[in-house]
Amino acid sequence: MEEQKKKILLVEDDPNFGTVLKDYLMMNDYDVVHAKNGMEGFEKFKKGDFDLCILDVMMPYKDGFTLAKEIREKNTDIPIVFLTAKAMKEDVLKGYKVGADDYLNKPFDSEVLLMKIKAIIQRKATETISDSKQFEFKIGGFDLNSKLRFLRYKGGDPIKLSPKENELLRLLALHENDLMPRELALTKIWRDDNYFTSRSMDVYIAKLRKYLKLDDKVEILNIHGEGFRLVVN
Amino acid sequence: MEEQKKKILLVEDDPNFGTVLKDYLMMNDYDVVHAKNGMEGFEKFKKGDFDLCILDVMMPYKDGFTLAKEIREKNTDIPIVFLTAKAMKEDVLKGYKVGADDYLNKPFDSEVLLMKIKAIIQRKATETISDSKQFEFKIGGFDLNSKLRFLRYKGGDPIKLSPKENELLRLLALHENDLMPRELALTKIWRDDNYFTSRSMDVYIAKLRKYLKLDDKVEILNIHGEGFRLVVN
DNA sequence: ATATTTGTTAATGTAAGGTTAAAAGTAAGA
DNA sequence: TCTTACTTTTAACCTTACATTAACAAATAT
Repeated sequence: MEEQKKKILLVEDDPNFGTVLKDYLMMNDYDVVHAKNGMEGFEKFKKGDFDLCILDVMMPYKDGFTLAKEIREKNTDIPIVFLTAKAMKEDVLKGYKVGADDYLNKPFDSEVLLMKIKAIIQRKATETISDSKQFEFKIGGFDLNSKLRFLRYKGGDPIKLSPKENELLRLLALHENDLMPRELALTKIWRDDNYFTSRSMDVYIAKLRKYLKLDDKVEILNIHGEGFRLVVN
Repeated sequence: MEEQKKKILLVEDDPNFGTVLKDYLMMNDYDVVHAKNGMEGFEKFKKGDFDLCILDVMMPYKDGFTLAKEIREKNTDIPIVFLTAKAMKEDVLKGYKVGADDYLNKPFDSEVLLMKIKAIIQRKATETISDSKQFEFKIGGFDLNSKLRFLRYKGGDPIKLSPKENELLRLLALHENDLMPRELALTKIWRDDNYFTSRSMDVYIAKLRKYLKLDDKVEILNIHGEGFRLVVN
């Protein structure tokens, strides 16, 4: 399974410093989106699904604190780190008041920043484990537990599913009896829609069909050119 | 309902500074225990049930880092803040490696310290509700006492567990029959998620499996790419 | 009919996990 | 201080799991 890079939103108006910092973070295996001001920062924040925000305090139009407040309204949990040139006590206090997780005075050491980022993201990672998406499905005589990745027929021995099998069956189950568009699975699971990923998906459909043979009331139908349909009679 | 004061362990060898800081914190509604050196700090830590530790780095006999490591062996969750006179980068990095939550260079502003304490304790308050106080488990025919670090099968001779064995088994037990994500163990126990810590974890899984062989109803299953599952049949 | 899409099986390459042993690091006793 | 016992990390090697690609057959659309 592919390692998922952590996503960082960096809002910094100084183009030189911002670019350098972005490159440095990307070199260290983070996925970085760089916004040049508070306004743009908020727009990008709404679109992306970030693990951490790094905000410059002093920016034209919308300063870091204001932006932080807006971000907090949308998301109470996401860690925020402020960058600031001046080491003003009032600023530090203000930062903590809007829920900062940390604070760095420029110029700061890049290794220290890296450590802080790591510490903060790890902290959050341990909290946010039990996010309750939908993990359990009944499909005819089958039970699908997509957190533990197994499929069981009528209380028999569980069939272990590979990550792709699991995700694909889960998507089909979410659309039970309805069309599950090819494109949806490809973009959600394979993150790319091309000839090869499409062939790959067909291979997985074949595998799922083999498993589902146990119950002849359950089948995966193809809708030519559209996608697949998990039907339960 | 009566509001419970948060308990802080302050380890600081400078008697003047230590006393002033202690008084300041107590004035701000914290319950503070002041230890004058690392040794005393560890003794007091074992006795009290603290919400936060503030450790001076430079102390005679036992420095703050060593003390932090000892504290971490007893408790992986408790927040630690370091105080230091010198703003050495190496020290900061070392601090984060032993799992510091924050870092303050003397002289620091007392209001800033207060804010940080507040932020850190609040952070922990949200995560540490259910699992941190659980130290005794029944796992099939086994009893795990993870405070005393031993595992006993059907009242037989206790098997002594090393700190890592113990923490890992405890995490698995907390998630009994459910997924215990690799990432969780690595970040909580090893404080880093990389190739080597991951391999190290596998070694410990092997050790635990050897212990658990005594009861063939208990086993640790792998979920490829996700983590492990302690199952009791 | 013939191009396109889908079905299925097999082959291949890579990543993850299992196991054991050696090396390195620590703690405590002699 | 040296020794010994013990914990943890690093390394090596092996096995298993998975995803992709290829190849070819079958179905479907134009």
